[in-house]
Amino acid sequence: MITCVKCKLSSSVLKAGFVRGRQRFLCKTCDYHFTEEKPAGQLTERRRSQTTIGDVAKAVGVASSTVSRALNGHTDISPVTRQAILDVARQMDYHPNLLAQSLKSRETHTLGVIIPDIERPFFATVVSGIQSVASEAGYRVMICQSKESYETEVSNVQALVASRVDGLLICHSRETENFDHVKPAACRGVPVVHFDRVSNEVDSAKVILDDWNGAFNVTEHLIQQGARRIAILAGPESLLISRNRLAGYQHALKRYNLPLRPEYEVHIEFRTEEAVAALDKWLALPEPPDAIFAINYTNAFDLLVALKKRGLRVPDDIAVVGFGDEFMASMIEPGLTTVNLHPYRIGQQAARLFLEQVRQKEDFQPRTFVITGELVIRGSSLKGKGELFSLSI
Amino acid sequence: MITCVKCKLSSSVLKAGFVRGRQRFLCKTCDYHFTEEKPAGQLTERRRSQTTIGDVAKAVGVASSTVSRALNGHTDISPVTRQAILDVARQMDYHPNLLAQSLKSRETHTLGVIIPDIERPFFATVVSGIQSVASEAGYRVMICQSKESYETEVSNVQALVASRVDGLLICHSRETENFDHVKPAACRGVPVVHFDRVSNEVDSAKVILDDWNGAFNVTEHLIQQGARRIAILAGPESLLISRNRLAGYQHALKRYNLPLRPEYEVHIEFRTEEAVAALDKWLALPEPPDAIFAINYTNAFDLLVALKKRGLRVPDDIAVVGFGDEFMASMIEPGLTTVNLHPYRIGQQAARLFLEQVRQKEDFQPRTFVITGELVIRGSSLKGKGELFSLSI
DNA sequence: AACGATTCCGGAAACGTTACCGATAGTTTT
DNA sequence: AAAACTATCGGTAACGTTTCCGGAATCGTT
Repeated sequence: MITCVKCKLSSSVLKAGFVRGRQRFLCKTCDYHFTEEKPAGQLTERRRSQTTIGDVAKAVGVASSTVSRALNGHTDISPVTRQAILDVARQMDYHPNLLAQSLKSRETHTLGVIIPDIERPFFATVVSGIQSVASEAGYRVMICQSKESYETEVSNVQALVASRVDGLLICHSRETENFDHVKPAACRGVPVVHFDRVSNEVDSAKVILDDWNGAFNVTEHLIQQGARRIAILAGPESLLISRNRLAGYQHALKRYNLPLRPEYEVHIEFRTEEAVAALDKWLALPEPPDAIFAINYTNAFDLLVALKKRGLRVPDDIAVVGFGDEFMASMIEPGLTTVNLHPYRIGQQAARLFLEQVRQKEDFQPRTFVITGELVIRGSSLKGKGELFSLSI
Repeated sequence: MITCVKCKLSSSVLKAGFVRGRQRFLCKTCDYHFTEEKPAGQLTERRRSQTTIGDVAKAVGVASSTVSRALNGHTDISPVTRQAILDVARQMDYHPNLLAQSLKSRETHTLGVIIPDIERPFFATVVSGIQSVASEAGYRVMICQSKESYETEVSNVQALVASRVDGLLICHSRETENFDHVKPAACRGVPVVHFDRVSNEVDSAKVILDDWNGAFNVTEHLIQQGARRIAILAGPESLLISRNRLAGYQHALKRYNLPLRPEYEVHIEFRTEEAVAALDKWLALPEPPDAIFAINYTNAFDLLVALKKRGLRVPDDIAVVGFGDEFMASMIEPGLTTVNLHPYRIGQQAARLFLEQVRQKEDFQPRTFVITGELVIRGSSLKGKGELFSLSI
């Protein structure tokens, strides 16, 4: 027999349909609807929850707002109460719920980082640099990989923004040509810092590396080692870094009155076969190069291997220089002369620019930070024998 | 003249002290306290907030619970209302607040990963594997580096647990000997998956690699190439992987009736100088080795460089094999024979074990997954000339 | 008609925290 | 001793969701 939960009468109770699998009733006298008790097969499934600020408050016998004040070092609290709360909190193993705090404060203390590929040493080191600065400042880091896909990059940005990261540090994918997804409107106010592959379409803080100067320096070094016929293994012409490095190379040649030979400039997509093919083309020339500048470190290794197979000596027959990746360059013999791009510093600087932006808020003026690479000379370019080349200007 | 905010009288208003820099008043007739208006120098600082579910509800003219139902594909809603809400939501650029959702649902859809160092190719690839599976399942990944420090590792665990990650994937630091911080009590119910460097103290899911078999295979390969005097450059005896790889090496020798020579077993801390010193010690022996197994890929490269400098040919004079790091091993000439540890698979498997644990909840039985390395034969061990060695058992 | 079923929607209570503001009791000033 | 002040503390409303559950309208069935 069903009784109304209000008037306790059972006489005027009518059935009133089903809702979510349970019988509903209507008491005519009370004009009140209600449903039958829950099946409650298993006993109430205790909420296996953490101790909250309320639990501590109850234990101490104060209001939760007081506990909050005690925990956050607020002023409006007496030393004795504070200490009592702190003791109980520790004893109850209380830990604040960062989610609730973030919901309230609108800050997650989390940084989103988007890179093409974490497996590339350059980016791994950048991430490491970012993390060193970020964790110092109390920020956690969430990492996404675009895998050089524009679509993935966009969805990464959206996911990070949806997670309410406090900032977005991004290096665009190779595919990316549209930058709407990192504009303020799309990011809903989340500060964005670009590094390495940047976009001038967006008015954001940027950290870039000085490709032009790096390429100039490494080319100049080859010239000073006695090289006169310097070839360059450049990347896709669409890539900004490729254009800049080529320009630096060309400028060095001009500076030292060496001719720019079109047959010495080859653009590839960084594939090994392409690098080897370019080398063979060069070797077949009436005047083969006596030095090669590979703007990508992988291709530099490709060249070293191919040269060895063809019985040519490095650097005596042909010197080789690369760009980036310190570790691997130092591990082989002869060591590969490269430009250290300081990826760790790039990461650190990007994170610092973010922190600056957070602290200055609207006053922040986006600025671009240039990291200059450092020429690291190793065996692959040290001709040694070479007559010293004197500046002829 | 101050008037009471309730009775509008100014006669019975008394001053009543200062609070947080503002004058307080007390109306005697109302017995009501109040403070003077806020300085309000700047106009109310509009809360630069996102559109919420409430905003959409207001715009459509329904309750926020209805909007929630529409957005989440709930049943209790009419198609027309749902569509109207969806349209307005899109138009108002509504995005759900994941923080609020997480607070409610107690799920963050975030995975915490702790590794010693992201710059090491092995770990970078593991992370990549983790991410591939995680993002497929809708999880974001938060990465921390312990930098081989126990303290940092502990604080990383605490930070991730405090962020309410749904799971913790960890590879312990080299220093770690106490594992209390990854026990269920310390992690407050967050599922933990170990990979690579695991602890048997904790009853958790694990992914380990079969060091023993890998070492056995690579040693067997050397024997089959005709090597008879095989030295091993092992790591610290305290390290589990070092002991396992040594055991696999020893077993292979025994299996093929080769003597275990103590002078051929050297333990180092993976430093380059140590590797070179070990090599020189071996070369000075009356019977120097004809093959060396370096259990760490870095040391394998050290050996290659040192051998080259000493005018010895690889593999003809001495064969060299390493362990791990596919990329670099394949880049050099001769290529380095190694065991591919499949770090990507390790990461994938760790993430899968986590997902399994989440889905099965209490029913989950922790289990250990063993990833077997794959022998990748390259030039550094292919003696070629060697008479074929026939199994003599 | 009277009862029952179905459908759809609103209100309110969580989730855990912090900020605001009013309310006391006790202390000092006039 | 009234008036003014200080030091503490409690209550409540947010933050943005989701989940209950009751209310009301509509439709079908005896």
